[in-house]
Amino acid sequence: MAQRKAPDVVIRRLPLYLRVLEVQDTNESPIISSEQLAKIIGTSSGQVRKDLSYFGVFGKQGVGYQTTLLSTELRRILKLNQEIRVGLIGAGNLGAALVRYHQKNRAHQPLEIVALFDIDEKKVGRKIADVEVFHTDKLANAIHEMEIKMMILAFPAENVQHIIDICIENGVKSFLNFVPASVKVPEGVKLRTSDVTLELQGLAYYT
Amino acid sequence: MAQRKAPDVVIRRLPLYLRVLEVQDTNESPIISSEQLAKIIGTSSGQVRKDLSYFGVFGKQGVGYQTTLLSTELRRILKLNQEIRVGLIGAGNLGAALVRYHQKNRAHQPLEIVALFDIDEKKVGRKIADVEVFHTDKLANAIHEMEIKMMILAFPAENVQHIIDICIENGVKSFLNFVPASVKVPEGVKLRTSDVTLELQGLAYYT
DNA sequence: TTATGTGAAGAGTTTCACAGCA
DNA sequence: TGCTGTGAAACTCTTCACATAA
Repeated sequence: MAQRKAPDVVIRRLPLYLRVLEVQDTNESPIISSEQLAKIIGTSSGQVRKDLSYFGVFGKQGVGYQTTLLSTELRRILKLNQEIRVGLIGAGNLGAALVRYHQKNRAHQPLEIVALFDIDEKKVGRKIADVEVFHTDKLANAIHEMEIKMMILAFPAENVQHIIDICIENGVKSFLNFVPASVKVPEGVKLRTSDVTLELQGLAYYT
Repeated sequence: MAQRKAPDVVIRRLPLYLRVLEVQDTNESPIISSEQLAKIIGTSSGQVRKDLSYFGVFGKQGVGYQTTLLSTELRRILKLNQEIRVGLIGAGNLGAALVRYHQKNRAHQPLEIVALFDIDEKKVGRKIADVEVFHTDKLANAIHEMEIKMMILAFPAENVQHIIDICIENGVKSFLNFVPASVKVPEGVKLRTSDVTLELQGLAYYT
């Protein structure tokens, strides 16, 4: 099945596999089986193998997967073998927490947050966790110049669609959206929304 | 199809519908059609109707849905018509940002964050956005006494499973997890994970 | 003998299209 | 006439089970 177009659900699980592999001590366990991997993340060995089969053949029958080799392959598939320049709009509570968290975490390499944006003049020019805050007016230019390909949205829910449109016009290809509003992106652009309010309300059902 | 068990994907969309309804001015648009609702959130009218049909009959044929009535029904279905007591473990950057965000947002009613927990003695006794910080040692007791049914996890990735187990033993029914680690919950308990690292890595694929 | 890779079956979800009611 | 409610069809995703290779 190698090289058929992988569905989004599969793409979402790859980082999970990657994390398991990179936490493994490669000296102690240079080889891992789909069964071991599955157990750690709480899925089935069949699913692990099926997921990987979308991208090629990485294991040895009767043996398993070489951990370092598989993690290298996963990084290549996910395009995490090259620097990806990320911007973040909204230098408030959440925005600041996200940058700090990001900078602390080695697992985020090679995703690099290169600029923050805010409409508050008082914040412009400051640095948070070594990343400079620019005025949102400069968004279009900055995206171009810094070659920002991914944008994190963490500002209050006004004007979201307009801001997103500017980003897309200037070459942003994917968004991680924390803004609680319904927004649209065209074909070829990916948007994932993480809305705490909606998640909590959904969880209430199971209370 | 009314009263058949609704799948989780459907439950997840209900808060989305609810938000649209509650943003509507009920004087200007006392009635809304599945088509209008669908357009706003970017789905199909068929899906809206199908989703609602799991829970009963709420519309009038040839007319549409009465907005106030439908939002009341959705709140009832989601159990958002009664106070739900929520705890939050981890009073760091992210935890603090989450509480502040939560308190600011009227849409969060009747979900009430009643306690924060942290292992840092220096934080214990303080208040963040009017919510007191307790020591994590007191977790079991506090859950019992305050009748906490939902827990937000926002602490560094150590001991997560152990903490979750304590919560479950004491009656917590659902978790919103921001901890980047693989964890398991038994049947009957709901866990949703929001892992920024995994989301960003997954988005890289579309860059 | 062991664990992968993968068609085929099964389960779950979305879309379709139309009967039926206001 | 207009829009809901809903079976049935279409599609997507997961599980199964086995041929195959180390």
